[in-house]
Amino acid sequence: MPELPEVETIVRGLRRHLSGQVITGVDILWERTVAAPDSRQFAERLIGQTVHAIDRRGKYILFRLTRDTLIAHLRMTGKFLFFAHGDPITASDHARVKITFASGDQLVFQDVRKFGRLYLVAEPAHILSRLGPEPLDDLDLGRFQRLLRSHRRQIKPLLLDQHILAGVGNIYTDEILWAARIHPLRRSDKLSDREIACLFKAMQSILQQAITAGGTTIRDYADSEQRPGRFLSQLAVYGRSGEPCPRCGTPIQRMRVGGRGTHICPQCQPYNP
DNA sequence: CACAGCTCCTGGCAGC
DNA sequence: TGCTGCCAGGAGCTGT
Repeated sequence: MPELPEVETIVRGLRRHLSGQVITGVDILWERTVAAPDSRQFAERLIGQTVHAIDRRGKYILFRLTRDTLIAHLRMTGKFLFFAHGDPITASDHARVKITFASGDQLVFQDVRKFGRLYLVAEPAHILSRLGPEPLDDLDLGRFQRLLRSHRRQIKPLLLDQHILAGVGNIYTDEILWAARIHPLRRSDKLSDREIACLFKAMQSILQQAITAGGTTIRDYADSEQRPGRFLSQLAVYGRSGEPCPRCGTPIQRMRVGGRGTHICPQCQPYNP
């Protein structure tokens, strides 16, 4: 499940390969992957446009083209696979959209579970304006504190809410809360100044470390060159229920918070509302 | 406003 | 071995 560090890693790879390339062909293999406009217009409008830049906003990938912006959300299993001209095309039968460039290079959007979406828009703000701030770029401690205290919600679902904060998903939320020793059900407006400072520091350092490691590969995440992330071994709690807490040795517990699988150390993250 | 539950999807796995 | 059926989850949506 690509989150901010994985998407950032993917964007950096795509940037190296696609900057300056001209789109000459678009092949849509699964219609619903294209969210907007309709698939015929999507393909027609893309052809002839040049990739000028590639950016990230939250978990969205933004391809800045000549006239439009191609926006991609990978959701659970979406991947961009890059094939240089002449490379054997190893994409599986889960390819949903193929984009061909004048160079002969090819970009394949592959997505087993078909949740991923592509949008071609003239004005990206329609999609992006609903996103909260970037945790690594737009926030300081003061703003983060105001953000948490302006809602009365369980801290984990709040951190996962992309309208509040853009880019943090289920894996890193569990890691961040463990690092800050905060129980996922704690109310956001009842955290102390010290706890919020700790949470802020944990969030920035974990996201940054994960980017440095090229993200986390749980099942099948890989970057555009099909390399897995190296952060898995640094996960303290996610996917480790029953294993000892790296800090105190207490077995990691799995629970459900806001409908999501959640991993905590019951010793380090006590729940006292 | 907060939040539970539903939807979309498929591969992987537990259970028999 | 081979089947069934449940589960994972990001985000938008509805209902309470």
